[in-house]
Amino acid sequence: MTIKEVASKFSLTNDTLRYYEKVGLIGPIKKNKSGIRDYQEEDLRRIEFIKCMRSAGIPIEILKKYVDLYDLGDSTKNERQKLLEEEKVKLETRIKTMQDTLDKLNYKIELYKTNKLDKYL
Amino acid sequence: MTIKEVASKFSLTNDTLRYYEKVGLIGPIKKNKSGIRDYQEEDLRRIEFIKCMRSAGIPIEILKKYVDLYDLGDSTKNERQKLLEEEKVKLETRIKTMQDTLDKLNYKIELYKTNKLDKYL
DNA sequence: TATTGACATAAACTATACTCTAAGTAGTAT
DNA sequence: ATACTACTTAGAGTATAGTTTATGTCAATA
Repeated sequence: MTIKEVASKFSLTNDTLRYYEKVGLIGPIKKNKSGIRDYQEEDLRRIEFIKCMRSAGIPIEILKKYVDLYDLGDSTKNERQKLLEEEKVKLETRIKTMQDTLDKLNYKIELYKTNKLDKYL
Repeated sequence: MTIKEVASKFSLTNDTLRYYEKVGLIGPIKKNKSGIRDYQEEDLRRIEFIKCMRSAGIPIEILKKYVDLYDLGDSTKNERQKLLEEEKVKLETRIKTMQDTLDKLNYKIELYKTNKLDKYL
């Protein structure tokens, strides 16, 4: 699978895919004799995971740590699990924060709708 | 109220407060004869709002647009309401994305817990 | 053969949101 | 009077995550 096809499949850009490879999140991707990338099934699974995690704002640095542990093999399973559990907690916290903001936003919108605004921003 | 007190009250830094003022999100803050900032009630309300929205990731540029509209007076009420409603939708979308990621994270953690991982990242 | 288009690389650039530094002043403590 | 601390400013620097640019190669088409 070419970089273009992969980029299209995951709604990423070619640049982002090469960037992810450069920082070691994926790959190194297999290349043909002309030096053109040929993404394998395994690569696609990684990219899907990375994309999902990134879309929730999990930093590249953390994901890098995770894939590095993965590549070290079975002995790192506990450490990987711990990492995921930590990110889970952080993510829950962020979701709660955003939900609170959403609630305030809804309240404010209600005030606008009912014309009850006075001297508040 | 001094910048230090305000920063402490909202868990921001002095630098961030001055930065928000520089980009026009708040202020201009009243200053005493020595040029020291003295935050007023109205300023605090704005800062609380800004802090809340920022904590949910709403960009400064959008917030700036909102406070600018606010400062233009009542004639901008509809526009402000529309802006808030748009941000509400974006925020809901982001929360959903993050919730999906959280679900996947939980699923993955389950796999770790039950030792059912095989060749997946 | 000449050109075109997609790919490649390294490195510079951008966007967003701060954060820090340098240099200076005002008010207080010794 | 001197030192110390907290504040001030303008402007430079940092962090994160890409994105763009310059330059080059290769395969296929005109």
